[in-house]
Amino acid sequence: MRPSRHATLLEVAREANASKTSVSRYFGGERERLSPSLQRRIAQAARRLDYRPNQMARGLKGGRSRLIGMLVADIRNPYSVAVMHGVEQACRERGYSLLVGNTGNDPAQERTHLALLASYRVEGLVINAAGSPGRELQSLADQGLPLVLLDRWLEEVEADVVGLDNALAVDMAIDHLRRQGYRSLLFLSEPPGQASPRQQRWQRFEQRLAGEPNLHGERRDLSPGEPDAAREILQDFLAWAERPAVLCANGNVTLAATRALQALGARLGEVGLLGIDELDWCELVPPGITTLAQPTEAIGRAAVQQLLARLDDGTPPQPPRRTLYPARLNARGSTRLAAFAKNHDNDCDKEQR
Amino acid sequence: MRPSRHATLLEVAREANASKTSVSRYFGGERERLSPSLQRRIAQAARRLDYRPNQMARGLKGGRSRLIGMLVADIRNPYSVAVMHGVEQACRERGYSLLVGNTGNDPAQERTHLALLASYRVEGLVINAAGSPGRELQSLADQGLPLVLLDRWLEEVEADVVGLDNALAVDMAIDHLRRQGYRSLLFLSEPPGQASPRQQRWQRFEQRLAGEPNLHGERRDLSPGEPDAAREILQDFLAWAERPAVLCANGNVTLAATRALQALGARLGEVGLLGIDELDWCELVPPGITTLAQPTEAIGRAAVQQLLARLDDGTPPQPPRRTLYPARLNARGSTRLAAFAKNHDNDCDKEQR
DNA sequence: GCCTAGGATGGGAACGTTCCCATCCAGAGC
DNA sequence: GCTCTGGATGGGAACGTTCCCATCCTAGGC
Repeated sequence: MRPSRHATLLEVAREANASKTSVSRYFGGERERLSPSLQRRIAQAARRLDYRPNQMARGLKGGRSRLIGMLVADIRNPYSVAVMHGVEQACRERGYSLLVGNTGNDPAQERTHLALLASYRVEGLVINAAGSPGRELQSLADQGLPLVLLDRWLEEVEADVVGLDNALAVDMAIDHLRRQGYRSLLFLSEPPGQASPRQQRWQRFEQRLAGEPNLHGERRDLSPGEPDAAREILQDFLAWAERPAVLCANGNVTLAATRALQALGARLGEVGLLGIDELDWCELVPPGITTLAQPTEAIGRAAVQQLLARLDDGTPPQPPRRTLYPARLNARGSTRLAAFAKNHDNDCDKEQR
Repeated sequence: MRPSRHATLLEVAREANASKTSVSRYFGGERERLSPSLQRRIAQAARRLDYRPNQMARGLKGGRSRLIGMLVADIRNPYSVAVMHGVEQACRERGYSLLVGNTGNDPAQERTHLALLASYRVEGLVINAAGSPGRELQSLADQGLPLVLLDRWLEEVEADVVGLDNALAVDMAIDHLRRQGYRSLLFLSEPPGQASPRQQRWQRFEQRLAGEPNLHGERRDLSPGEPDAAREILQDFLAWAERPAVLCANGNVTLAATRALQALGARLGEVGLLGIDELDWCELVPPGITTLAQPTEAIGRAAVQQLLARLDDGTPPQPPRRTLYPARLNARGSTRLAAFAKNHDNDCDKEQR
């Protein structure tokens, strides 16, 4: 019996000697309108038949699918997962379920998934997009579907944005590094492409350095295809830099940079290392890697809240809002230049491995 | 205009001067049955109206929701995410979407989510459960819903299981550690509770050690509530153990153990450390942490495949199947006792095969 | 020419809900 | 006694599809 037989509203009604309207009311949250005896009969009948309301049918009639869609650029990215966790929780609390699509940073799949999510009539969409499916998004937005862009934003789409205050984060990073005594800063990033946070972080970095005469700054991109790129870049950098520190634009870069610095035998702290995005292992790699943590949970929740606010809103559509959160600095050994202050002259040789 | 206006099949039909049946055929994959001119008219009309078929309505009539549900015990666990990635991919390839529920290891939420997923008439369920919602699951299974249990299995539920070959994994771990010269083994685990893999791993450990007279073995549990537990346990262990190695039952434990060993100032390798589950940072913490990696991607895909196989199957229900994958050993510095050989000059070479 | 086969097309009844409107009834107000 | 009010209940029309059956038409066989 493959076609899983489910009891229907009507069957429950018959079993309970009631009308389908009453049963519908019972399960639709209007229980109190029913007399106690009717309620009891329905409850019993429903239990006997193991009845569960069919959300598909509900969604069809009422137009409320109770579904929130989420598009994730890379589901294996801890940042995305952390935010997703917040989104999922917020959804559940509000009685929504989460339909996720992972796009693997592929614009084509982004489009496919978008269409798919739309076809389930999700009531709102949380988007962490890689490419720029701007046309598709705008079309959805025009149809009245609330959208929230996570982290990355697209100029051409009118939608709310929730994410990190990137300018502030970069400020915090630079201030911290300067205060610790570093003077040459390497901003290491993945190619900015369309991703607005990368651009913003880099822009702010450039801007800030222009105003800091006693700081040296440079930026280099890490192409995903070349595993050795990081090592070469860092080797170059360390060759000329004085009191050098590396600022990693995101978690992936932090990973690559850490690997590369280890391969080069550099000592963390002597070479500063500060990563944007907190990761499990950052406090594990001795002497601990300094990070700027994003409040991922809050970001996820905020996204859903934003969505539902628009959903409830009867008033004419508000202009798009940007909700930016500050990062939190986790200062660790990798930016403690002071530990190496005096013995800067001779190469210590108590190497490891 | 909050009630997002979507074009319907009927409107497209009118616009294209066709019948709804034809439009339905066009989008339902029976395009070739239509004359070229009709096809063209429908295509144009659909584009003009920006029409997208409503999956809810489809699901209602045909009974095919094209939805797969997944229950995740802890979405922040890298293992779960990795598997989920495989599941998501496989789903997409087969034209399904993924509805996820994160239960946060809470049995109550497990039940809630299960009901929720069922109410969307998912066509199959991939379950990575924390508690034992056995009754609920069996009831779903009885209704003909294909289930696949991931990793953890419940004796009382008749369902397919996909996961790691835990016995083999423990064998590999023990063999590796013995061959590297370790003699005292600490099996560090979270409390097994209902989770079958923890039980299995532990059982196999016990069983194997009974047959290895020259290996010492012990097991200790890490209660989640006590952050210092790991340090104390390891301190005790190191106090008496000779050529000690720690076998961590999962990623969480590996993290805790690594932290604790660092806090104790132990040198990895001299104290062996082998973790089940591969994590990003395992090769980063010097000198690299040896792990047994699970083929998470394959596990996820296998789960979906199993599901769909049952879905297509017209034949009478097959008995539950178990699909177990072998782990892959990533040998790294944390189990290279030889690097510290001088400390044990006289009896280090008693390696037996 | 007539009959028929079979491809293209369309009409209408589900599918399981919700929700607008009845309908029914008891008691209050006159 | 009669209307009126309002709470409890039920009937039936949607919602946007799919799918079973018609119906229409063209061309081939006789």
